[in-house]
Amino acid sequence: MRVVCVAEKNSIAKAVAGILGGGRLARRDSSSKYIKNYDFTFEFPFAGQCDVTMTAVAGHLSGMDLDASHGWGKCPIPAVFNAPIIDIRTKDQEKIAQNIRKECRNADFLMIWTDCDREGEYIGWEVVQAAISSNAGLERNTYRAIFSHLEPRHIIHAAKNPKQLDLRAVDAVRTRMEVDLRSGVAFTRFLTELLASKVERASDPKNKQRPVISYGTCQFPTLGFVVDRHERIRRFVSESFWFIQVGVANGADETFFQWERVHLFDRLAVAVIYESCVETAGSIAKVSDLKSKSTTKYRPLPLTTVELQKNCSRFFKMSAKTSLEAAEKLYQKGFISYPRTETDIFPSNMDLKALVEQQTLDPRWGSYAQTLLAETTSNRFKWPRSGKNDDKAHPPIHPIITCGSGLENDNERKVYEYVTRHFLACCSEDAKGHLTTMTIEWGYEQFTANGLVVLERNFMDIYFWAKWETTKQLPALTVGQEIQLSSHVMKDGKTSPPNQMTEAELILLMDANGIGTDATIAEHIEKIQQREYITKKKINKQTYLIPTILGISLVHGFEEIGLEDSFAKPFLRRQMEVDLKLICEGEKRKLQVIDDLISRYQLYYGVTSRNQNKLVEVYNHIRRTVT
DNA sequence: GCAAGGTC
Repeated sequence: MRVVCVAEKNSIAKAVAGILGGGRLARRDSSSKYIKNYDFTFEFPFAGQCDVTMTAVAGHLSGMDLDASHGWGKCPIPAVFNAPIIDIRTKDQEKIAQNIRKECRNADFLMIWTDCDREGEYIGWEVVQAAISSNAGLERNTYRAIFSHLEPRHIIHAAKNPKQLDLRAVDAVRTRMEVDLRSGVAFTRFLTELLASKVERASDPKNKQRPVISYGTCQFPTLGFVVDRHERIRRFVSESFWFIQVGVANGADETFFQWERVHLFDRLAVAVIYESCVETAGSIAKVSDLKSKSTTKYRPLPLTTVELQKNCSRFFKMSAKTSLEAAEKLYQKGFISYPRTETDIFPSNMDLKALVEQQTLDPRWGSYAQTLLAETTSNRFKWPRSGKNDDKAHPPIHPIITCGSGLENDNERKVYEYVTRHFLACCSEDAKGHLTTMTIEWGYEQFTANGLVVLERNFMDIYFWAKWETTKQLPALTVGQEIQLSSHVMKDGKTSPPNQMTEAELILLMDANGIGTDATIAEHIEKIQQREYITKKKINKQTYLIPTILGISLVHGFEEIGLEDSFAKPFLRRQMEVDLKLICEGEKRKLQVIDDLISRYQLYYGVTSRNQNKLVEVYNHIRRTVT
């Protein structure tokens, strides 16, 4: 019997073949340069001892488009909402499909080994379609391996206990694809026809070439976040506040105590309170409470893609796209694990100590890794904390092998260093400290001061971006003791506007609102820059994302015609995610959801086209008022 | 010339 196994990418095919083949496998080239075929033998429960070929695809095996008669300019735009849809392949995808057809021609069974997530299920279905086009019998002889990591016993168990593809997940992905395509194409054509000839290129006003003004279910909410922040800053009105601050002599120094009420926006009220304190207590206060407790600063959670992008942006000022590209290169060279993951829990049977061992020779952190393993100090190897996310496809990002000083590319070196330090920090002890809080009463008001002593730095020795430092010591006083204040004043201040949006914040917002995925968040940010909806601006070493006139106008334009919530906010995309989950759970049907969402977009299209003058007016207005 | 999602 002959079995063909297909993974989502070559690296998984190679690893799984290595495990199932027990080291005895032959490697053949395929018609695609990305894909190898691995031959070995394995005993499957459904077919006994078999000749096996393990191969892979490289992500999706096809894409979607409208049929040729509905190209740009060939049909009225609203026809896009119900035009026939065709599956298309790029040249690379065609080569990969060709390999699948060829390998499956004389196969008795097909086993799908794509990632166990929603897109993986769909890719598995695409593989089945390609396979049955050359061997129809496989339709009834297809299995699906369920696995979530590459530990050998787990993989063998998956091979011995095959299941079936989850067709509901396939339906859910098909739904997303169709809704994204129809809404994206329709509104992109509409906005481009309406505005492209009227907008001035932010980057180059002399450039008269018509830009594309695109709409996408992820692009617009992403833009919405940036514009929203910009508007909050623009509309911000500073408010004055007043507060009371008291000080106590502490050796040659003075310790200031924070008012329990922090601050109030009523000057007279603060003045009255202040005067009453002076009247009742003069400059004498009393220690009313003294609390002392051990405290911990937690080591980081296992590393996900979103966290990697956020922190590379913070620590190295690297864009999300750049850090993901560098991580991708490091992965291809075998230095780090797969870089696109949502998982922040290490599988319990992974040999993490062996990975720490790998790092003991590195001049930068080798001695730290040795200390962890030696277990002679309090900072010994400790199994990482577990987060709450598991994508069932990939483990958290971690270093695989040490790269010494062998990385010439600056970004790759930084990302490798970050991944490794983060990993070692995950396997370390939390930092330990001691926190003392002193409360003093002056008049009828309470004031507090904190004193922190960091006792053990532990993971912070390797993860030096974490800030947690010993503060000045509190004055030596006991509860009930009366003290002479060294100062008491009423002060004022002003509330300050929020900062402009950083890329790290935008990534956080997108992730929290389900806009894009670990693999695509960076692309969406990149896309709205390329469309000139936002631009990067450097202010004092920090890079901020600022919306352009066009970006602001698009958001306000849809606001003006009452469609803000559907277009520039994350709600609609999130609603679709909810519906996709319901499809996966069998609670809703694909056709019903598509119909529902497409009807809504048709409705919005009607509103938008009836109010198109308003979109233009908003653009012209904002352009006049800003420049 | 249009989307978002995989992966290289």
